[in-house]
Amino acid sequence: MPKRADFRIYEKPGHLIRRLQQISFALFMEETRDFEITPVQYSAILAIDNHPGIDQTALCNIIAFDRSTIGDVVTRLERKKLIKRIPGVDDRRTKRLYITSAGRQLIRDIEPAVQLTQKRILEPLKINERVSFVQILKQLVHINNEHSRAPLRINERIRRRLASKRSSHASAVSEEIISMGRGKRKTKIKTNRVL
Amino acid sequence: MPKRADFRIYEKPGHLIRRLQQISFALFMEETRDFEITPVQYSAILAIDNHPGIDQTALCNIIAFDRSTIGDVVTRLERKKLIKRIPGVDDRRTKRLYITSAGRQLIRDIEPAVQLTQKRILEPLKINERVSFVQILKQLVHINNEHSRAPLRINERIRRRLASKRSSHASAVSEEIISMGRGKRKTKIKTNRVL
DNA sequence: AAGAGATCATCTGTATACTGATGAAATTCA
DNA sequence: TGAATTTCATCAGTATACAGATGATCTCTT
Repeated sequence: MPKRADFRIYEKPGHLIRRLQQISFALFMEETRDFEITPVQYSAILAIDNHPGIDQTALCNIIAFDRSTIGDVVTRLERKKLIKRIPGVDDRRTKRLYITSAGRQLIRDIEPAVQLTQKRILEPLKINERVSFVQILKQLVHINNEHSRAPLRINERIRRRLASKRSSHASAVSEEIISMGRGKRKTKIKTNRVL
Repeated sequence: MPKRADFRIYEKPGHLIRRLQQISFALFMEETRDFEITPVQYSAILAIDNHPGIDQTALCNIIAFDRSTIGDVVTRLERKKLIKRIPGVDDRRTKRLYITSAGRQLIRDIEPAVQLTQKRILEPLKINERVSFVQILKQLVHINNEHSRAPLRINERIRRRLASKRSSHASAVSEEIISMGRGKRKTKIKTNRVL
């Protein structure tokens, strides 16, 4: 059996967080098996539904993805006909993302399974523990935000060219479109270090 | 800026856990930069140090790794001369893992950085919150254990052949050697489902 | 002892991530 | 306006993960 020394690992937040992520992923995949979609793909399509015409980088900023990974993710969603990718007209570097009706259908159909997944993750806890655990998670993620390569960025820098120029997709593009830079990040990662 | 609908994602434990894992990984990599090692590699080498002569599957069971990934991990550790991999004599299917003196040195040297990493992860929390957060993590991971593909297995089934047969590495092989099957798992994953 | 079944390491294929780099295009600034 | 800088999507390389399969080997049952 494992030595007592092993238990030192079992107490480390880093190790526990890695395992919880594995469990959370497995539960999601199990509950949503019929839909053949991953947690990351699900987050992405939800955000695309909320922000029609969003570009890939802005999408990354909203759901805290890595820019060099998102390309593959949206390619898979596109292959499954859940989204469309259309080259930007006003900014020809971008690809704008739109949900399809199949995508909307999936979001509707998968909802109960997603709810159940979230419930199952927290199931071992007492009711009041569930609430405070999620609160603490939010706090940790919020304050440590800048520490990952793919921090959440909601610095609402609404694209100005949309306010002035006319987009050929204007009718389809809601006012929700956002585009945010990667922020200043002059100081690299060391920023929030206080201890 | 993100729509209100986005906040629904930001509240979901699954999403928060994924982000916390990214943050935790980034902090580890930052603090231990000089050692060129990943969290997973670190866990592995620690366990190998605690269990000289352990085989790869048993190692997976101790640190909750996936069996089809561990091969690459130990290959990397071996390439860095931190461990040795020796074909099992009593069981010729296995590869037994031993730490090297360079590996032991690394474990000693890296310790302060690892401690600091764990501290930094929890830094945003108040002292009492840190304790209860880790407690809750342990509880979640423990009870949901079977739900991931790589559950922790500490079913101490000490290899019997070691008790009877003589291993040519007997002197190097401590009594700590463990080997555990993947358990019954007749019922697949659905087991602990209660809700 | 022999056949059935289990286990070990590994493999193929897929999916996330992170590092660091690049070309094309847009923005900023002198 | 034109040059410097930034940003977008992407790429190459590396590292975890998971699903499902395989060959070699071991154990169990009879």
